[in-house]
Amino acid sequence: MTETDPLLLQNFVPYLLNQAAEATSLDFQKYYKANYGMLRTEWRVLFHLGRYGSLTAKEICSRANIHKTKVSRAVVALEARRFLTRTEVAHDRRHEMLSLTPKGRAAFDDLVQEAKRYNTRLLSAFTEDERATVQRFLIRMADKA
Amino acid sequence: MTETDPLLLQNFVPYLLNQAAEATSLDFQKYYKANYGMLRTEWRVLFHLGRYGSLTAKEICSRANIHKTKVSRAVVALEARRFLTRTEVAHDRRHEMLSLTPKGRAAFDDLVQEAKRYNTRLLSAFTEDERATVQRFLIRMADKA
DNA sequence: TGTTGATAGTTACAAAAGCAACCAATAGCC
DNA sequence: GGCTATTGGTTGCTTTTGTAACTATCAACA
Repeated sequence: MTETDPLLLQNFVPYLLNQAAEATSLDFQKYYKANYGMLRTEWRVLFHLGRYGSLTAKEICSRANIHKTKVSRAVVALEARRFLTRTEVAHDRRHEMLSLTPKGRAAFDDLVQEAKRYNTRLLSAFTEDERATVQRFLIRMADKA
Repeated sequence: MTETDPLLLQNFVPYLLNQAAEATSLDFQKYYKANYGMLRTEWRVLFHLGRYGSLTAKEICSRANIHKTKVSRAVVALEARRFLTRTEVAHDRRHEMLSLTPKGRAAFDDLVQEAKRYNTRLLSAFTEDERATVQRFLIRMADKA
């Protein structure tokens, strides 16, 4: 991945990232779409609640880097299908605590298992060192592009 | 990036790829959007024509992994703004050869310069070895997720 | 030829994302 | 207290994407 001419798509980082992201996301999406009828944002919201406990919508926004309208709609959808519940916060009625229902928890547990399997498969051809390099790279790209 | 529990988002490849792809794409998009009013698909189509010469829409689809409806719409938009022209192919009137106009070529040249600068910046903190690892990784993810 | 099947590309409609305006509740400050 | 600004979240509208059906052209083989 040198910077010498001419620019090939194979060397252009945003392009490579997009191709890779799209391919893997679509692949994994098949699973949660088929089994839980979830959209990508919904799976992400579910994941955050499952992994980090009860959160407000705002906290999910900042942690997951998702716009509040997308989170709002995902929450509506997840609530409608009984994956999560909202509870008002006494001292500030603008907030709502979001938490998984048992059904949501079960879905989360299952999806995490599948995610791990999938992840392992994706990484199987790389050494621990290479994985570390890749992870560092991706985190840096995401951070400040 | 080990596979041991619990699954953290920092370890989940599709998530990392998405964050990185979105951040870098949006960043670069600012440039071609501001300067040429182009959408991402339009920039990609323009790039292919600039880099590989005249192509049919079909060829762009398969090379770039973009659905034909997206390409079709991008071509309409690029043609309307005089970045490319279509010419019928004599022996098979189903095809149309797409080629850049001088204006399209100029935009391509400029965008490639910018893309190179941007790419170089993205890669600046990594050694040649690390870049090779990352590239291999991304190509594999894109290929067979 | 003529019927059937594939291929290049477009169009029409539905799903999803992006953006801005909008409520309602709270905080800060006079 | 009362005015203004801020914050959490929702709604409505526009843009973009995804999907499927459609047109037109060509190929193949009876």
